[in-house]
Amino acid sequence: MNSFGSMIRSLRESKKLPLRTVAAVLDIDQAILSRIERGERKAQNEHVSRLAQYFDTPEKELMIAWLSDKILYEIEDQAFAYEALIAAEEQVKYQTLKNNK
Amino acid sequence: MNSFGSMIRSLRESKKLPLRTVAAVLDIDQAILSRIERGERKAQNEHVSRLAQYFDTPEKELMIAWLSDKILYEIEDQAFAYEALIAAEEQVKYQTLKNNK
DNA sequence: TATAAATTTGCCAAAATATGTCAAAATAAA
DNA sequence: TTTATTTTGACATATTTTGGCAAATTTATA
Repeated sequence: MNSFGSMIRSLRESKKLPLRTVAAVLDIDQAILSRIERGERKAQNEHVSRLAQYFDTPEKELMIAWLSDKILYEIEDQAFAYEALIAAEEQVKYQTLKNNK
Repeated sequence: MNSFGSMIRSLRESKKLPLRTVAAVLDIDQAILSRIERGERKAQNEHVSRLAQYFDTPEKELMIAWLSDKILYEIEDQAFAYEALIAAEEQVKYQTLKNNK
């Protein structure tokens, strides 16, 4: 249920790389990368772009997955999660409009 | 830009109550309530329902505003905030379907 | 204006989270 | 079954959150 973790895990596995190698790229312990891939830990913002670079994959996709996981983590088990998302969406839409003026 | 804070501030002001009184209801310092109303602090989950009760206003509305603020706080300044919201929305939709089976 | 009431702010302490390390256990691959 | 890889648990450390308090500021009222 965490899209970012699965994404980077399959990227890693498709290149047959051990955790150790990718963890070194991110400069973190492999134990942490293991947990990130399985959704037990959240990656840091900088990790996302570094991984996109390293795996030569569009940063936008990874970033959206990572952000979306963060959002879901905040609202999980909440009765009005969906309504809150819609409300937040409206705000962002409005903000975007305002900024482009 | 924080809907929850403005909502409870106008609820309080419409009853002409000082921070002190409402803060006592929540069992927190009035300084904290002041910051919550101005969006400098996040209220706790239990505060939302207690305020709904106290002001005799629909909990759902307050809860959505509170949750939505939380979400926006997480994704503010992010380039793909909107896309992430859409992605999260899909997840929630899917989850809801699954749970109702 | 002077006083009182209400609100905001800065600073500190405690609690809660997040983040990282290390080594052993478990699992998978050779 | 040996070796490599991954997962897990137990801790330590750093960071963030949360709240209390008192002083400063603002607002309302006599």
